[in-house]
Amino acid sequence: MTETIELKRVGEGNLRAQVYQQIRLTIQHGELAPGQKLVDVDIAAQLGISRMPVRDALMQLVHEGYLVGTTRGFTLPTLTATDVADIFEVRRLLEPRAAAHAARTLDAAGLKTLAAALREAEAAAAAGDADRFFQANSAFRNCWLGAVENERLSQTIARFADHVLVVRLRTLSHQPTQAVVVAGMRAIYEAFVKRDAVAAYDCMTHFIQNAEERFMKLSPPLQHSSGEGESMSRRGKS
Amino acid sequence: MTETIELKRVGEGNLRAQVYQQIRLTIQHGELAPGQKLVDVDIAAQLGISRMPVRDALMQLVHEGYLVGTTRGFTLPTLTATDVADIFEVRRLLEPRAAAHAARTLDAAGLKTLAAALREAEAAAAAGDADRFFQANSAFRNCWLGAVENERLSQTIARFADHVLVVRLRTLSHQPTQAVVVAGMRAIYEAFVKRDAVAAYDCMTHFIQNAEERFMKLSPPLQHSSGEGESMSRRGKS
DNA sequence: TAAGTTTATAATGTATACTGTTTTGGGCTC
DNA sequence: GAGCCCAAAACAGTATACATTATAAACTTA
Repeated sequence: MTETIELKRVGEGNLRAQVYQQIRLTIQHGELAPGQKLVDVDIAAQLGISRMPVRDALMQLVHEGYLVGTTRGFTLPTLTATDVADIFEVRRLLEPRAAAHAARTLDAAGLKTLAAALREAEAAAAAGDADRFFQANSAFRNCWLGAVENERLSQTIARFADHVLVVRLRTLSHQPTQAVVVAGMRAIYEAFVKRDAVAAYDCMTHFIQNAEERFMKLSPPLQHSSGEGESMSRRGKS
Repeated sequence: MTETIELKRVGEGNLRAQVYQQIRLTIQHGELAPGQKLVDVDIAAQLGISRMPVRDALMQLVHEGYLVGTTRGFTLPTLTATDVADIFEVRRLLEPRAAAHAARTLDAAGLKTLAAALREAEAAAAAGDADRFFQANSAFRNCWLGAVENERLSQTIARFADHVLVVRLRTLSHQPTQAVVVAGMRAIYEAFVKRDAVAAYDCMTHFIQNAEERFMKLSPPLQHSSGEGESMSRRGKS
């Protein structure tokens, strides 16, 4: 029951920042099981520090939507179909524009990184390695997002993309979906190479639409949460 | 120098939530001077509680972009022209769509509230009362945003709108600007009354564009922060 | 007098202890 | 055996004490 996730400190800034970074990376890598609970005192003991920095980090992750806090530890939020639809609506509005920006600002090094991530994704798809495909996908996105100069835009996108990441691990295991995703990535990449902002905008629009459709098709277990859903409810708040 | 802002506890949830709510409202009402610093221990003493809930609330506000934390207290962020432009780019992408949704979902009570806020804004503009105009403007926005069912969308908008609120207080003091804003509000309101989603979308697009133009025109003191701006930098982070 | 360096201080960062509340599990009763 | 009630544990919330750090002030020196 006590599946201890491995956390080690990374030397950057104060303890809270280090712990925050570590836990977020753990979540982003899909290394945190959906039902698993994080308890501040346990993590603190594991890292050899006090509760407070851990607690601060966990609360920050809750505020950013990465976790939900219950009276018995912190866990991943369980997204309803409505939640996923809401997230994708925001992504549909933001990501095409951001991609258009990236088409202008990506430098040679960035394009090279993107090419590598694309090849990695294709190789993973061919090998049927869902986890590798998942990582390549994240690397691809993080790279072009890093080239977007409007940091508020890129950070908002990154956050919402991360929120569906947990569910996406399931979707990306599906073979036909992988093919569609790879095709989308390649189209976006080529638009970037040509520095064609309009094409990047359109390709990204398509990409997001496809991703959402795949989600909705492959996720029947999620109920639709009509009205007062309890999926994202914080502790005692409205 | 020690301008003690008045804070009183409001009975809702735990101490952190109460303090958070209070400070955020203080900021949203423009009652916090730009240079003024908030110190957790001072606020704690004023409220008769310990530092920790106050500290948690302040840190949450930092994470949400309402404040910046230095080693000598928390203050309002000083936005550069680039910051404002970035915020408005996100708002341009999100708000028209949100307004279109509101046109569908606003009920009679909501429309009544909007009408009241609109009248209040017109009266304040006629009286030349900048502060009253500012409040009416916020009430108007909060009302229609509350009707948007996609809470992630509405909350993201609310947060970014709040970030420019501090600067907006200056802009809204300008008489010609008030006239333009009132006209925009009226157009949006009428689109809402007609339940015309397309019109609401277009009016909101216009409204945001106007707001941004006014900002850029009336804010020469803000430098453009080319490259490594220090305006939004957190403490020791990248 | 101005610039550089040291010291003092004011604030956050971290640790530990205590309190309150919810959940879970066990035992009692019907 | 099933349901209710009570008790104990497990956790977050809060309080207080101590450590650390960056800024500002003071002091020295060219």
